[in-house]
Amino acid sequence: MLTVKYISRNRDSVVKLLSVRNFDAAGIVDEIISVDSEKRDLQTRMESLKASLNSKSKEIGVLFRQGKTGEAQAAKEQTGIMKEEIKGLSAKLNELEERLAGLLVQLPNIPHESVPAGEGADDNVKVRGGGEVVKPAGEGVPHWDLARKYDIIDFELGNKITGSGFPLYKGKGALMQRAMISFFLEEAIKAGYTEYAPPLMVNEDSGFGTGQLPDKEGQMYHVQEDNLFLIPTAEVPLTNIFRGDIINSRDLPLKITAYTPCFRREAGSYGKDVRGLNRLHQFDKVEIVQIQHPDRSYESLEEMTSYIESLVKRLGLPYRILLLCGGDTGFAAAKTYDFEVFAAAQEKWLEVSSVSNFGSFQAKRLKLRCRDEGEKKTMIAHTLNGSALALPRVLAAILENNQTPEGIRVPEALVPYTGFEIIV
RNA sequence: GGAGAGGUGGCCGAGCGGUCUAAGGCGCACGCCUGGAAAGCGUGUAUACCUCGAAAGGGUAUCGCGGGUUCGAAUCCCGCCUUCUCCGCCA
Repeated sequence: MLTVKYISRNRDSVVKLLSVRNFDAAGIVDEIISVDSEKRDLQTRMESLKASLNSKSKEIGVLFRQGKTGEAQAAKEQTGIMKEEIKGLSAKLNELEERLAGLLVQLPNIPHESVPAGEGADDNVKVRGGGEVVKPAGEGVPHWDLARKYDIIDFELGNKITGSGFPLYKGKGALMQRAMISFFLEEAIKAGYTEYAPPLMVNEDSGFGTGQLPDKEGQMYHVQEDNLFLIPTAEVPLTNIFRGDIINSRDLPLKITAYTPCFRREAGSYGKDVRGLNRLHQFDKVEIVQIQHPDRSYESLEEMTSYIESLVKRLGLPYRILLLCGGDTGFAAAKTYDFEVFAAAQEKWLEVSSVSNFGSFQAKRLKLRCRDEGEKKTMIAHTLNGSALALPRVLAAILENNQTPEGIRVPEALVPYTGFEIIV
């Protein structure tokens, strides 16, 4: 969420920068500015009225204590009119505040100046890549067939138990999951992240804090009876740990990580894209989160990107890093890099990580602030997060790229965690 | 799920209709004292918003959250959340 102050002071540049997203903000921005000025005008009037009511009340108290009940009664009469007027102003003020809040949540984050304009995936910019994109030995079997052949994932049974998009991992398939989780967590800890095991359901406040609510509740499973949401990513509980906090700048950045299952309703999924592990309703992911000083968040974004790159490299997967264009950058993000690995049999790039700097957008909603040593004023902190990594597509790429006539070769980095080198 | 007791500043803790502008203590910061430190003494120590301003200042709100009563609410009433104790259920 952008602050009204920022919008008012930078009206033209806000509109211009949001156009990088193909978002026409002019109407909303102007309405925000006018509603805000009306609101402040009203607030000033109401507060001065309240001030005189408060002092009048104090006088009445003094009169009563002095036993001058007559005078006190007379003074009480005067307060009636003031109270009515305050009531009216306050109702109007509430209405304006709600309108303002409703307008503010409609504005997406302002993209960083380095974000290219563009409408969709085609306009994303490749930053760099690595690894050899080669056709695997043999016929290049897609991972869903390999999963069946080696009996490590059962999609039909998952379907039977729950529904499509809920695979059942079995034997070495389940172990591969566990190995990846351990590997990713251990690496994150080595990189200075503190591990958490957060709740998998969150309340409305948390959903609002990170930007899933309002409007995007469609992507989350909702437990109606308790009004809780299954997390679509660990980003939600992890970032909300710090909701409402004021952090001493010397303690920044806060670096935290967690493994969690993630649940996504993914309303608009169809076709080949959802075959096998490509897109699921439930999947496992290790997430990294940073809370950073506003002056240093873009350094953190690069640092996180390099860290994620190191993971992909160690898995030996061909990868590319994309800088998302304005149109493809998520609502709450200011700048996002996507990581894709190449799945040799499908001959497709699969997104395995997305790392974003949200700037002050989430922190504003979270009331997450920091304060420099010796300063009185607080600043809105910056939040960042990234997948490190999402498991299913990594597994898909490993299966497809590492297939050999003898079996599936396990990446060396994972062997200490799996205890086997090949899936036969 | 049932019964009872609580939720007050960074922390502990008093207050239970009007000098609450929230006592007192701890912690923290600065100053005095000291060769240096401790102790002692003094001063200060929340957040958001509004207004005017270079700053200082002034105003409003916040005692778990949301409503209500009242000229006036930390204090009274209603709803919710949450913590603890006991009971029930349970991996």
